[in-house]
Amino acid sequence: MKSEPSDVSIDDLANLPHQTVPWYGVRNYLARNFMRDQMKIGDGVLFYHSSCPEPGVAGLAQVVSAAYPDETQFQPKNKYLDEKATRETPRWFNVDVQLIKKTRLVGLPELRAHPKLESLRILQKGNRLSITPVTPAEWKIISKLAEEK
DNA sequence: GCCAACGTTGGC
DNA sequence: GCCAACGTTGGC
Repeated sequence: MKSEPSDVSIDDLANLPHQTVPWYGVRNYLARNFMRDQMKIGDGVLFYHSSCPEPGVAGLAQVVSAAYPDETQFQPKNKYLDEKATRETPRWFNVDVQLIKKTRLVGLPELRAHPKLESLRILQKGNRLSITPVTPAEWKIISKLAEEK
């Protein structure tokens, strides 16, 4: 899951109550569907820093709630307001994500250099989705890399 | 700041 | 339902 560290960084997450954050602000249907339809409590999350000097995996986290309506879609002054969304028929959902541990930064070049991560979604050309699924094999490789050193 | 890629919008 | 125009993402 991508987050801009200027918005919510791994350190921000570490300092939040219960080290948990609602993954608000997703306004892409595919990414929304991943959260709503596929994520389960206990699923592992690679916390990825994007749009920053050093993009890459910054920590390990986990899903700690089922998807529920994203509160920001109803907030008039919020930039994520969606005027077509109502309480009765919410359009956007989020799960809660809890930190497992901050790790060293596994940067994009390092991910790209790994022969077994060739098909990792986030490395594919033109990938812009803020949430993408990771296979168990990819999780194993990346979480192990992250915990080295 | 550039630009490729891709999603969304809206006229027809 | 098509598709051009426009907006956004995100690495560089």
